Amino acid sequence: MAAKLTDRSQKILEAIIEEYIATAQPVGSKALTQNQGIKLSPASVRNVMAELEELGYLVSPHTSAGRIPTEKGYRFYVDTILCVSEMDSRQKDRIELQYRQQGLQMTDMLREASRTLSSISHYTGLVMIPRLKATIFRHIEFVKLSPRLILAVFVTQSGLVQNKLVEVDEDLSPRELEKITNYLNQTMTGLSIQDVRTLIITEMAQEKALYDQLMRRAFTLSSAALVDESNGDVIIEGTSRFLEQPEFSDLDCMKRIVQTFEQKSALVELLDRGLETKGVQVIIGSETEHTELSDCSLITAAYSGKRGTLGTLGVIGPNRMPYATIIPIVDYTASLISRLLDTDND
Amino acid sequence: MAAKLTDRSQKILEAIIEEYIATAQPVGSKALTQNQGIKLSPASVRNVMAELEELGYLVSPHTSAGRIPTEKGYRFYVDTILCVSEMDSRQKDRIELQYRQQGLQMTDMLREASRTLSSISHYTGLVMIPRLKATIFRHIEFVKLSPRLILAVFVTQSGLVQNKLVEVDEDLSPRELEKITNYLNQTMTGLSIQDVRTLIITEMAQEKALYDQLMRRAFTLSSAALVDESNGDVIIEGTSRFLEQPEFSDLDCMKRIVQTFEQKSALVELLDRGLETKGVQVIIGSETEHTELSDCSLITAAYSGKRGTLGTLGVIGPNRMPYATIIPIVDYTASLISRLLDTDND
DNA sequence: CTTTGGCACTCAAAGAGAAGGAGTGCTAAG
DNA sequence: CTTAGCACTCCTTCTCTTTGAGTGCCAAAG
Repeated sequence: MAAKLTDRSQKILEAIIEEYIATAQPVGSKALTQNQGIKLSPASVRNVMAELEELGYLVSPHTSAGRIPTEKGYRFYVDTILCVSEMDSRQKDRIELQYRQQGLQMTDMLREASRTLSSISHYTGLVMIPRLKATIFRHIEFVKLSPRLILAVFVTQSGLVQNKLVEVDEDLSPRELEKITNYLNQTMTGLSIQDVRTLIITEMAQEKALYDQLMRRAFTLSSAALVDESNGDVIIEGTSRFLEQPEFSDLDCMKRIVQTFEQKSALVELLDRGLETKGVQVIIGSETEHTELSDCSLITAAYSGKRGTLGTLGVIGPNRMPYATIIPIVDYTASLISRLLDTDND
Repeated sequence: MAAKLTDRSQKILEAIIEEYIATAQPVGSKALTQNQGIKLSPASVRNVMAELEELGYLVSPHTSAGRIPTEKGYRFYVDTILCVSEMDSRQKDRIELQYRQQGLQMTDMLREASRTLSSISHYTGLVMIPRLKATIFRHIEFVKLSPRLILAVFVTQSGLVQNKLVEVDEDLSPRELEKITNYLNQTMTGLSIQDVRTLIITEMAQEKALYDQLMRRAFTLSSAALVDESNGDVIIEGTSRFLEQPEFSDLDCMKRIVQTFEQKSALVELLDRGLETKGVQVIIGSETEHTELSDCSLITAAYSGKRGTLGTLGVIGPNRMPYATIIPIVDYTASLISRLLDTDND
């Protein structure tokens, strides 16, 4: 799979892919020599194209059509040909402007991010809500709603607020609740939820917990409050953008994609992949490993809060996407969100 | 606009509409005499059909096609012909089952309702989140996140939890915050948010408030916490159902509809209409007063909590919808949700 | 050895009839 | 009032042809 393409072959491959991205039409040898800066005759170009097809970077839908890129073609283009330009500052400002008027609630900001990604890229925007366990504990509060029902409100360092109703067996007095609250906040502030969970388990196992009723209750309550039910949620904005793409004019194929979006699980999985990676990640076609999404590509990047990665965001569209313009958009949005999550809520 | 149709005309109109709902094909005179229980010759049926077309209940796409119902036809069908059957208890059980395993969080329940509406009706489910001002105050709690930043957590009688970050000018001590919390909870529990708002305004105007600093702070905080930003939110599930409908096979028309869904504002407005009405409401085609939705119909019903109407839910689909089966589904779901909201969270 | 013009070939897309058929309106007879 | 008969309309479907973009290959030029 080595990149043993001559300089000329790369130039031509690049030109074909960019032409195809722009027009969605198979690219012929003649069109290439006219439009792009290629100073060869159609016949020479044809030779190279035949060679590129041999190598699996191009296919032709039928003999008398031009060539279109294969997934391998896109992959090669993204990996070795494409050089991502910096975004000009006007566009940066335009993105940044979207968030200025916003309030502070994190979820609203992430929704706005998804919407902005979609409207600027003209594709569908995706933002993964942070997993609870990846976040840092900041504060917990219990509100007694009725004798047996307690509302636990839990705030993460990055400003995510999570509510959970907890049913309890025993009627806790306000005084007890307050003690529990104080105790938990002292013990846990600054730990990651992951750490908090392990802490609860180890403490509960200790003998002390058996005798100190208050402590036992505190841990029971908090462990109930910190259960992560969300299991990954994704904010999807701009599904209708898919309807604009000529490659999805087939209603059946379109329907399968929209259904996959509605279930979200596939998208969660794909966005999860970007959690470990630094920088922008591109997933092309069958690399998604979901047959319904085998004609879709994702461009994702991770965003982070005060400590470590919180989640990923990105754009999904057809394989034929203008990677050169979208990659910087996703990249910049991720860093912008990270910055905003860092400075807010101190 | 009086219903001056003969019995026979009604029967035939009914048969045509039901046939068209089932097949999505223009209905001809011959098909009618064969399939449905109509004991007339095609020629007689034709006479009646011509008459119904004259009156505006039917149109024919072209001379050699059958007839399809107009909006007026559907309206007449829904208003005077259709008699809604009770749902059989098996189907009721099936719906009810969806909610049994659920937890208590209201928003989750409403999302489940939307999903269930969609999956049972095979169209798109809509549920409007209750407007804050329509709900009853139950409890408020303030959590100090940093010197100037306070998280207000506010719970309604029906179990809706709302968080809001409030920036304050002065550093409040935990003691002060507690006092404020206690004072507000004593004063406001049981009032509607509407009432709370007027209460705040009148109290703030009184002289007493000018001197009692604590009180002034309490009202400032709570009024900031109770601002209703949501401005109506709708849970939409099953957008992909639209892609199954033959009438929306035109991609352009489809795109406009999905875009309208994404903006939500039109749907909010349509669902709002059902707030005042008792029972199931049907909005057909251009009655939506949105050109993008002029080929869509809605079936909506209001649901209520402990005191009065909270919101509406329903189903949206093409004009050609099986009203007879969907109306009971929407009706039953609304009453079920109302029941669940009544019994939960006491 | 590479590049290029020429040329025959392929094949999807678009257009033009032509045939088929479902459904209608009208008329006249039951 | 109902119904059979009939001419008429016009959409749909099919086939056939034409068109043209694009290819592959070959031989000549650089």
